[in-house]
Amino acid sequence: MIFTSDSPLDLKLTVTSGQLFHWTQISQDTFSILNGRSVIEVNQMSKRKLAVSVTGEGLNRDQLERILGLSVDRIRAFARLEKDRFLRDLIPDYRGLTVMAQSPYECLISFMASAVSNIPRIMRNLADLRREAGTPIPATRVYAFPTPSQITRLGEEGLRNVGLGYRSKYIHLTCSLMQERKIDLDHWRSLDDDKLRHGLMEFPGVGRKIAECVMLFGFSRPGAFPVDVWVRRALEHLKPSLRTVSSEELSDWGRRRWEGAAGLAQQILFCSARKERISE
DNA sequence: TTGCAGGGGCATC
DNA sequence: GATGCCCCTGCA
Repeated sequence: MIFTSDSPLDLKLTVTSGQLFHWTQISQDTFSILNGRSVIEVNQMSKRKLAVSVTGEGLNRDQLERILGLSVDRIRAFARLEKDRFLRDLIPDYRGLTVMAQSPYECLISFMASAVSNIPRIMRNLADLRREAGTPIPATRVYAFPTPSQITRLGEEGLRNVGLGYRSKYIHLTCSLMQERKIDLDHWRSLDDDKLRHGLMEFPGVGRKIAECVMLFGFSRPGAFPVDVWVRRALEHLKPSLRTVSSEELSDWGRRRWEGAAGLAQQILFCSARKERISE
């Protein structure tokens, strides 16, 4: 299936930007992305053109557009950010960035695994977790992300053996809770942002930062603004007076400033801070 | 070799 | 609201 975007799209930049953990690079311009029980192989054909094939569970065109982040008005979002004095100089390098969509549950557990870690380690831990506890997806060599009951069965010790460290307790507790109360995060899609954030933060091990990540990458809430050390550094670099502001207040600040483009702004700030390796 | 920071959250004060 | 701890890795 061929997808043509109305604005430039940089597949590699987007996939490697830290928003996704369940992927492998097949070749220079081709990535294999796990999403639920589907394995999506995406090839960048040209600046605005992607070739996509799906194995495992099938996905229709609309679903793929949503997953790949092509169904949002990126032209409008970038137009807004271009006018911002903090972001305008960064935009040219990141015009190809988009925010993809993941399963809310898988996104929640994945970002719980990311706390005080680093991307290579997170990806290794999660790949090991899938292999240890997940179900193989037929006709692929990929294991699906384990369900809450599969993780509960693996147990806290099993999670520790995967290398998840102190995060194991939280992930185990959260999965037990979801099982006990038969929680299906897909049913939370109708909640407004404040109720959704509040609900997510009820899970043990989920604070503001992870809740905002799940809102942005799992629930496609464009106004979510996760603040981690990199985003903080980027913001402090742009506006030194923000140095004394707490991370939660920065999250509110980003949302107020960029509204429906806050999530995209966060991705741009995150990527630029990491690229420049801003250290303080 | 050691020290430290890496996409946090929580209990305790 | 500040501080220490949680657990493990990669890197200087």
